Amino acid sequence: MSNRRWCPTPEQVMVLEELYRRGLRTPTAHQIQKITAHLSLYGNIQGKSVFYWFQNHKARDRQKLRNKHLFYQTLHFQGSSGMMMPQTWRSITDPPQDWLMRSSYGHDSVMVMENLGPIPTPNQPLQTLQLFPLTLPAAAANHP
Amino acid sequence: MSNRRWCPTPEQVMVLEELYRRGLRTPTAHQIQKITAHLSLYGNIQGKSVFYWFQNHKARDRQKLRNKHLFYQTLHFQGSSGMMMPQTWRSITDPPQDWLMRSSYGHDSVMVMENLGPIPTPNQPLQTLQLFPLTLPAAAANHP
DNA sequence: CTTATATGAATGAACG
DNA sequence: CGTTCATTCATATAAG
Repeated sequence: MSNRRWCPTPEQVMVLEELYRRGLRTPTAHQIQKITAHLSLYGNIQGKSVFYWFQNHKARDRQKLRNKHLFYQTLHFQGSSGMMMPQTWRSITDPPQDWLMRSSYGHDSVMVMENLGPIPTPNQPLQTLQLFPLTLPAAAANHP
Repeated sequence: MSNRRWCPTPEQVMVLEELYRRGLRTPTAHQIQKITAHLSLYGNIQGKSVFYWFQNHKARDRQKLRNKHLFYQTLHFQGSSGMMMPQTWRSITDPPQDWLMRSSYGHDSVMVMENLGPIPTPNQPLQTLQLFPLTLPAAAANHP
């Protein structure tokens, strides 16, 4: 038996579904611990399996709802005269976030964006790591 | 198909992991620039992918460590019952990634202390969900 | 056995 | 930075 994947027993699934039915969606680490401990009575299980189970269950619930809404919207779209903008689109007209990044440490924040220019490089000796000797400046030595 | 998401090539992953292994955690904009330039040799990639890669890798490393600590706390906390031996934990070699999950929400904090003894019944709300009355602390009250 | 589906696992992207 | 969401990959199981 390849142990690459957790195979939940029916009892385990029933317990998890009951918890989900009662409103649990994103259990804390503590809750996951306890759930895992209990489910261990019915078979081998790891905490991460509980974590993934809730993640997946919630995500697929949402997905089902999304598809259902899309379906109704499609129906409505056929019968209406007005054009409908796809509401589920996240990116097209909406700049997601300027994924701005800062320099390595808390002080000295250099906000830059994609396709950046030269950037005068404030203080970091980053000539290392330059097209791969793959050497790091001081990160390997220590961290603040 | 949808190119909404960066699909890293094995070479790209190897390079990124090597950099991480050498201690790089939060690359500067300049470093990201150079890394991106190099990784472009192996496939399309944007700077923000490199940025996110390090963010995620670091975060999940820390999650793993945090949960490890939490696990040991729990062993001490649950004390003498001897339940839940680390069969989930074998070695640092085999498991692809030991489990990850969130740690705190609201007031159910983690309290990463070094060594705490038996803890004579703290008034934490983590007593809920304890071997199944299956009661949920506050999950039933919300509706996301 | 082959194909289709359900779902565990993983991770890129982004939020608060 | 920790957390959360969406999408994808991988595989156990069901259907044909």
